[in-house]
Amino acid sequence: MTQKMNTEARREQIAGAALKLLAERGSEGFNIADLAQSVGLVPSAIYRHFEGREDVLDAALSVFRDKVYGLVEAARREAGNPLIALELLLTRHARLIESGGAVPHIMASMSAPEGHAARRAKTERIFRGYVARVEALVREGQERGQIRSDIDPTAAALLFAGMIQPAALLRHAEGERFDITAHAAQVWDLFRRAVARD
Amino acid sequence: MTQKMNTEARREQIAGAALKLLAERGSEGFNIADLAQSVGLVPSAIYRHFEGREDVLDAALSVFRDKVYGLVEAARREAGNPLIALELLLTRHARLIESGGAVPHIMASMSAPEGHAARRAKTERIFRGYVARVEALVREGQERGQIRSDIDPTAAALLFAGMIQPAALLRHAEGERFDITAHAAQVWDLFRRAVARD
DNA sequence: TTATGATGTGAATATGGATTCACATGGAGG
DNA sequence: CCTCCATGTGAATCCATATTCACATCATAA
Repeated sequence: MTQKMNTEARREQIAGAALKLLAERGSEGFNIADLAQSVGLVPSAIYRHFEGREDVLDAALSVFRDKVYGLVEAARREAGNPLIALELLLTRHARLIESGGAVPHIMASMSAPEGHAARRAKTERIFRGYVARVEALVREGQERGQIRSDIDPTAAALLFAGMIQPAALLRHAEGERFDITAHAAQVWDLFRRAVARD
Repeated sequence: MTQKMNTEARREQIAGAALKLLAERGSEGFNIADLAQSVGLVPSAIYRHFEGREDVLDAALSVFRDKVYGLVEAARREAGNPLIALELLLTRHARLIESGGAVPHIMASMSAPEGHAARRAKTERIFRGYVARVEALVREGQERGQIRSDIDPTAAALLFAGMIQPAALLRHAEGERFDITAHAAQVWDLFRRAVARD
């Protein structure tokens, strides 16, 4: 029998594994059997730790949220100023996608109008939170005079949020041939030119 | 009994209805029963015109492709120059989203790594085709001197493609409160500043 | 007008996946 | 060292959908 673990540790392990599967296959392709297998359990065992499928997805979303918000905060902390923070953030998103983290896929897949209303609502909340954080960076950039002040921070934040999304799609389609990191650098130039003061 | 139709007309009708459902609910929520109902048929009747679910989705994708490509071509045709064409295209995307056309959702939902490989491949092909068309507009803009020539057309096209996507998400989350058209105008300003020659 | 094949129907059937349940077992506290 | 409960297991069961099938009916063309 698989080693027993206390439920808290198991929950985390399972939620993490679920997020990984979600990134690989989207919510449609996500199923309990594969999830169980990926943590070395039998399907029914999942129900010792979660109410059901939706509960698992909810937990995975929480992990996702912490990861993404953490990315923003780390970028802000490590960069000397908001503009650099944004650039750093973009780079890291790119790297994440490259390594299979598939952030955009998760957002898209989970927020699609299909699933449980609660799940969708949570995804949207997460997205709004993300945008709000980027927006805060933009505002700070404006206060410091790095970013033009006639720009609507929300618009800029949404533009930023959209920068890697299509690239992730292409990356998926073209595989290794498409260099996301290089692409990120190029769109960053564009973004910078759009928002930077002079 | 529901009025009989020859299969070609029925196929088109069904494919169109399928696309609409897809836009509303994503591929996960899409099912034959609802599709049949939406065209006033009984589920089994669908199989008179399609091999099965995947075949329906494939047909819906074709409709989608024609619609989207048509949008690009119409914009190019109606606008005097490539830059205006891009602006027009953006505006129309916004309007489409506003009226429930949910382009980004369809792309995301259909291309998610979940489904049938063939379906995914087709979605990606469609996306690449779209990007290629936008890219062509960018190149033309460069030739005419409207767009800076040191810009990578692919990067610009992908940036463009990503401009409305996040907005669609927000729109979904915040409902009517979020004005996509206004947002489109603002990101357009940003995009223009990023790519336009001086 | 009628015969015929294409379309539509409702009732099975098939299938995949989630969920439940009775039972097994290991590990932490006594 | 024992006990007992949380955790793990495998075999049902349930359920939602896709799909099939035998039968009904309409459209049309000779």
